[in-house]
Amino acid sequence: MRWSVAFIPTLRDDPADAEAVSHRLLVRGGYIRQLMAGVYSMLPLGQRVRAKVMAIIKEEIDAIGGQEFLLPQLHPISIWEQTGRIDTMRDIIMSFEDNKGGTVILGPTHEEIFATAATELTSYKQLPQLWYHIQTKFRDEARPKSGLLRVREFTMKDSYTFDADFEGLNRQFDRHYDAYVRIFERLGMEVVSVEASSGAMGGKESVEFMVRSDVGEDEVAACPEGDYAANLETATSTLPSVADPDGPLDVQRFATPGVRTIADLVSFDGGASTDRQIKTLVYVLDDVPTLVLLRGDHALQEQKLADATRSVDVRSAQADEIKELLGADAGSLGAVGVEGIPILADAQLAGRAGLTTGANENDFHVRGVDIERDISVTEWLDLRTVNAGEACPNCGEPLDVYSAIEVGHIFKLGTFYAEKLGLSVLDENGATIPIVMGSYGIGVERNMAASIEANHDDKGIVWPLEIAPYHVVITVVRPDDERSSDVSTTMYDELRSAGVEVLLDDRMERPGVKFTDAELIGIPLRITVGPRGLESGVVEFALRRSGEQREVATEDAIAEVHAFLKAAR
RNA sequence: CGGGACGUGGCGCAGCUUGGUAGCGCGCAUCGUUCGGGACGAUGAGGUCGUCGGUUCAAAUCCGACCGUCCCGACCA
Repeated sequence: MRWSVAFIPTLRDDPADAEAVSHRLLVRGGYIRQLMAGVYSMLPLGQRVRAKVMAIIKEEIDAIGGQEFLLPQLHPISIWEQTGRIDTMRDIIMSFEDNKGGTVILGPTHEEIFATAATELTSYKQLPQLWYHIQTKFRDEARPKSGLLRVREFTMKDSYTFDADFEGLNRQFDRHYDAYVRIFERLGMEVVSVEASSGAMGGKESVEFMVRSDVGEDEVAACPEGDYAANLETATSTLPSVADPDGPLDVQRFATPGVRTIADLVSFDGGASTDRQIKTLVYVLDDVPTLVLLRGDHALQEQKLADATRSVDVRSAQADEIKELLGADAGSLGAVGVEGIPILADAQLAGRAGLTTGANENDFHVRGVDIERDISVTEWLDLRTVNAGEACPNCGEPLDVYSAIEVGHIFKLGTFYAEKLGLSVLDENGATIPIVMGSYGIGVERNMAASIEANHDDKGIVWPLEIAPYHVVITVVRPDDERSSDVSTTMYDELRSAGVEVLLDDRMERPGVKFTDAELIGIPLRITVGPRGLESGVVEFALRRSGEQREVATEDAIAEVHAFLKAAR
């Protein structure tokens, strides 16, 4: 493409309020433009990159036996009612009424629809299957942010596997895992795979692929030795045990005027250290008020609470609800003697005694609590949030906690959809067996952005060769110089006919403008053609990633480009 | 959904407190001089100041409602 006729509107100013580097660079480089909150137009450069990302994904999924489909974006609400996910995903589902008065959903994901297609499977002989498509998804996120990293309309490659048993599922899952690792490597990213919460997917086990980044919205707890990595939503650690008891062995009620927080009680005369207190939280789980107990210095992980109780709607109780339930305000709450309300306790409290907690009367606490003797715990669960520095559950090294971008997520769904939608085949004995499903997603545009987060410098984007919108840019220093024009045009034609994706910057701009634009948009190789070099029979190669610059004899330039491309692959 | 901010040529912003001719930088067009790391000069195009309503002789400016966008939090494959 000649730059002088291409539509590549680079900008000198950052978009207002853009936090993520990838967002700034994609906008300034003329890759994308925002249309509305969380909705972006792909400009020609952006679409070239997007197409290449999709091609890589397609190659790798085809390589493990995938068959490409294209399922609709418009779904009847009835299928979503059958699986119940119209409720569990209500907040993000976009829907509208069609002209006949029916409710139509803009698909946020396609488990239901692929499962519907899979109802045509009738025999174990047709299994296993690996089906996928690359399709637009709509999710009405309450707060889109960071450019392409969190949007409301995006493209996803989602694949689905159908097997006769869990062994088959495990094989397909492992193949996807390997394919995903290859995909992210080709996109120029270092990923860690972590165990994750399956959230609203209705699955049993899932693995997320994470790229470390300050603009990521997820948090990962990872062992520096590589022995463990998990989303903070599910992460665990090994904690030293606390020696008990330290206080009185019998329950004693005592006045604590003005004490409202864990910290207040630490400094209160006759109080207790944070690890000898019970923190009592009141949550409403799908409309059921529930007490949640944690060690005083531990924080609740709400996702663990939701997962463990299979709750959809998890919220902390309002002040008036708490008062009505326990007769006291937050700060004086406790579970001693409480009956008739589910009490969920974090496992770190098991076996503890000599503890202090609220007395369910403002300005009073109780000490000497033996949790198993004095509190009717309904269920012991892992509910706490892991902190950086705690010991790796596998090797004991201190864990790192850092933020990361979720670039892929793979799920073992099991038979959830088979049961809801009637997916089954006959086995070799003629018996009806449910189909075991897996699902595997990669967000295309998010991966474009994440790749930039991992591949940029202060001048702009540094694309990996495979997804760069063009491999080479020929910068013509003086397009009005006849020899420069001849040499650059000839080189451009030869490279194009050799299949090299090349951009010819023949704009009548000053050289500095063209150099900075080439660096901003991140083309891997720039060839500078100018009168000064041509005088001595050379052009100049400038490598975007290394910054290396060298002179190449004009007649060797084509061969040198091929050598560069070969080496960079 | 709770809290906060913003909305003025293509982009980034000032003007609003104290109502009276809409301004700056970048970009854009033409001409000239320049031009191997974001040039300079001259001339010029381009804006119903988010929308609707109110107050007023007069509203970008004051008041109200609505819409939109962003930020913090909640939520979220």
